[in-house]
Amino acid sequence: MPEHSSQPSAAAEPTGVPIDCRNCGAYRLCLSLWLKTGDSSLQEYVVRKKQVFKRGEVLYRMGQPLEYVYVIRGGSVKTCISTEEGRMQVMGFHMAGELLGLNAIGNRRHNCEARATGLTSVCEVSVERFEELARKDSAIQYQIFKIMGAEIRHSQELLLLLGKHSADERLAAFLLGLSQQFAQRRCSPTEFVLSMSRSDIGNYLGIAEETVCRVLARFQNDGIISSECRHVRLRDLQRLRQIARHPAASGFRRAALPHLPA
Amino acid sequence: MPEHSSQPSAAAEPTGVPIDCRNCGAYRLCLSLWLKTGDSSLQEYVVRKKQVFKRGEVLYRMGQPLEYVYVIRGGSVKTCISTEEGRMQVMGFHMAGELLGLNAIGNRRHNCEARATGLTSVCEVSVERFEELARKDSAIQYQIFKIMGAEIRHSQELLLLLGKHSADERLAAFLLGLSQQFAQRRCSPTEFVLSMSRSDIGNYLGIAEETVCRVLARFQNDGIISSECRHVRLRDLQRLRQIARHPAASGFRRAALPHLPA
DNA sequence: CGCTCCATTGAGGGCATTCAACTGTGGTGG
DNA sequence: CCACCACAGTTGAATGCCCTCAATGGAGCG
Repeated sequence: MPEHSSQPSAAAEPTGVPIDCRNCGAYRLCLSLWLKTGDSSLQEYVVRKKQVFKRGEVLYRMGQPLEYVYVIRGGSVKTCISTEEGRMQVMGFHMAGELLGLNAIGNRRHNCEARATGLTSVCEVSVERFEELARKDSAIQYQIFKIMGAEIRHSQELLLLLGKHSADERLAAFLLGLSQQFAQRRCSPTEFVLSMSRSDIGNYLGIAEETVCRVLARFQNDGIISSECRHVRLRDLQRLRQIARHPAASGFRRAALPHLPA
Repeated sequence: MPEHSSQPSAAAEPTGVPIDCRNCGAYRLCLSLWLKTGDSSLQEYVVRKKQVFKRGEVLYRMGQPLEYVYVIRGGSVKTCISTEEGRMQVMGFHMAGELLGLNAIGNRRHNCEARATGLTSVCEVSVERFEELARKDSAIQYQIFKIMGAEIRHSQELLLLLGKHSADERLAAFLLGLSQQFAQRRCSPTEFVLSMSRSDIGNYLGIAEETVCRVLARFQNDGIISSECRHVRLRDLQRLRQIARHPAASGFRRAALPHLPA
C-alpha cells in the first residue's frame, strides 16, 4: 500500500475531511440555537462537543434507548440493522457533517446500530433538550423534518439500487455517490480513500465481497477507475455515469412499467 | 375466480376493510385537532373528507409540489419511485388508516408516486394548514415524527429483505406482513384478498413476476398456503415464519457478521 | 368479440454466489 | 526478531438461483 500524505500526528485528530461547522449537517441547527437565544452557553447546554470513537467502536446499538444523536465532526461511521438470526445490512456510510440517530425520534429507541469505521470525532447532542427546543422553535422542528426526509429519500434510492440494478450498476452508483459526498465537502471528487472494507461495500450493495473485487478489477481493466487497496481514483466519470444509468448493454430485468390502466 | 362474499353495492363504497376513524393512522391527529380546538369546524378546515380514486388513478406524482397528504379511509394504494430511464420500484402497499405523503414534508415536493390499486377513498389533508398547526401544537409535531420514523423503519426492513433474503424468504415475509396488517384492522390474518397484482408484488420484492407465481405454487404444493388468483389463505403460519426467518435449509448468502475488531 | 392485462408453466441460460486457495499486512508473543 | 495468527483483498472454478423468453388460458372491458 503506497503512502498517501501520511500526516505526522494523524492519531491526534481523526483523518479524512477537515472539520468545519459550516459544512455540518447540524449547522443550521447550531446556528439557530445560537442566534435565537443569543446565548452560546445554551448551545453548550444542548451540544456536547467532541466525543471520540476509535475504529470499530459503537456509537449506539439497535434497540438502545435514544439519549443522544450525533453529529460527525471528522472520520466515518457506518449504520446497519440486523435480524435476530444474525444477518445484517449496512444502511449507509456517513462522514463529516452528517447527523446520526435522528430517525429514531418519535420512537424512543434507536432502530439501527452506528459504528465508527475509523477514528471518528462527534458532537453529542442531548435528544431530550433538543426536542425541548424543537417544541418551541418551529425552525428547528422544520430542520428535523428535512433531515428525516433526506434519510427516507436515501433509503428509497438504496432500495431502488438493490431491487432493480446489476452489480456493475450498483458499484458505479456507489462510487459516484461517494464522489458527490466528497465534492460537497470540497475534497477531490475523483480521488479519495474508502473508509470501509470491501465486505462492508458488498453488504451495503447487497452483493458478495468477491463480486465487489471482481467488478472493481474489471472497471480498472477498462480504464474507468484505478484502485489500489482503499485508494480509488475515478478516471472516466462519464462512463461511470453511463454504467450507473444502465444505458443498454445487456438486458437486465424487465424494464416494464406495469402501471395500471386508467 | 370464486366468488367471495360479493356485496351488492360494492361499487358505492370502496371494497375491503371497513372504515373507522379509530383505526386511522391520523386518528390521534384528528382527535387532537378536535380536542385542542374544541372546534370541529377547524378540523374540517384542515381535513377535507372523502376524495375518491378509481383503480389506477394517481393521488400524487414524484416531484409534484406537496399540497396535500392523504389518509386512506378505504381501498388500497401503492407507492413507488422511478428513475429517469423508466425503471421503477414499488415502495409499499397501503391500506385503510395509513397516512401518505408526509415523508415529503420538509422537502416541498413529493418524493414518490401514489396510485390506487383499487377503488379507494381518502381524506385529503392540507399540508400548509397541517404544518401551521404542527408549529403550534407539539403533540401534532410529535405524531409527525412518529409517522416519519415508522416510514424509515419500513424502508429499512424492506432493504434488509432485498439485500439479504432469497425469493422464498421474501414472499413468506411479505405474506406474514400482510397478515399482520389485516390483523391490526381486525380482519382475518389467515385469509385475505390481495389488492395488488403478481407483477406489483414481484417489483416490490425485487423478484420477477414469474418467480412470484412459482414460489406461491410451491408453497401451495407444500400445503403452506392456498391461493387462487388474489384470494390467499395461510394454512401453516408456523412454517411460513420458519421460511421467513430462514432457519437453516440451504446456505444462503454469507451469514457473516463482518464487525471490525476492537 | 376482439383487445388487453393478469396469471401460470416450461425451457434455457446468465449473473452472481459459494467454495477454495493464495497473498500481503499488522498485531502478538515467544 | 520472526514464527504465528487473523483478516482484508484477490482470483479461479463450479454450482445454482433466478431471470428472460415464450406460449397459453382466463378475466374484464369497451
